[in-house]
Amino acid sequence: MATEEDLSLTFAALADPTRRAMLARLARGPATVTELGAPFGLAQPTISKHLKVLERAGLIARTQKAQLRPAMLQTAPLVEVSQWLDGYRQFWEANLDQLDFYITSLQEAQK
Amino acid sequence: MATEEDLSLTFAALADPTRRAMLARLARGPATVTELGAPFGLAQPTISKHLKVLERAGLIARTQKAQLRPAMLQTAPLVEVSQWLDGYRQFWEANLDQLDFYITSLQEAQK
DNA sequence: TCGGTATATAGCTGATTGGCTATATAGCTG
DNA sequence: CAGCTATATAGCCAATCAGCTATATACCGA
Repeated sequence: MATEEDLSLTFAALADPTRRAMLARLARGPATVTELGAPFGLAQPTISKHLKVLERAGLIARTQKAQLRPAMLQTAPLVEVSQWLDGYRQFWEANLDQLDFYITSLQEAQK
Repeated sequence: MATEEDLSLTFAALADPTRRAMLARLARGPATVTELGAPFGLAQPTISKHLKVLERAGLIARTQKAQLRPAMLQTAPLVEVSQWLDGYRQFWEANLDQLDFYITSLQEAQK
């Protein structure tokens, strides 16, 4: 089960577009730091910092291969997010949005 | 469709445990600022600030009823998150985790 | 062993964040 | 209208963040 702290770390890691783009890249397979950084005009230490955030959230794992330290996607935290979302899914899947409720009740009241 | 900016705002809003607890409360129905703040030992302006973050992310909508300004859950950003997650779901639903891939390939290599 | 390549760490900066107190605004209610 | 209640705004602070440059570390290959 995800602790609140886990979820906070995961959501915070996902809040940055650069990091989400990195995850998207990793969805196509493992990649090195240099490969991951290439699409962005960012300095190498900045990339390493982003990777550390992703790693701390458990969203990536790293291996060692000579001086390369490829990263690969880890889905456990995404599963936690998905499970967290499940608690709210009912609100949109049945169009039972709070706003819908509100508007409907207003319309009812007018009759 | 969710812009990157939308997703960033949403994930950032969800990264705070106080705000997630507020959403959980709102899942049970609309609530006023005072009601939302009650469970936490936080000052009232702090609660208002959290609500503003949630509102900016589109996760809540507010109405006016005398001096009360109740908030209610808005699920649109959660739907965006869910759709974003869909892009990764294949990686865990079929146990096709990158780590699984890696371990399996190591084991294969040892034979 | 030396030079090059890949990555990490240290340390700086400006912006943002989550908390606070003090104060303003707005709407009831007596 | 006076005072109470609910909420918002302003402004402060310490911590965190995303970026940078400079430098260290680690490994390979000639």
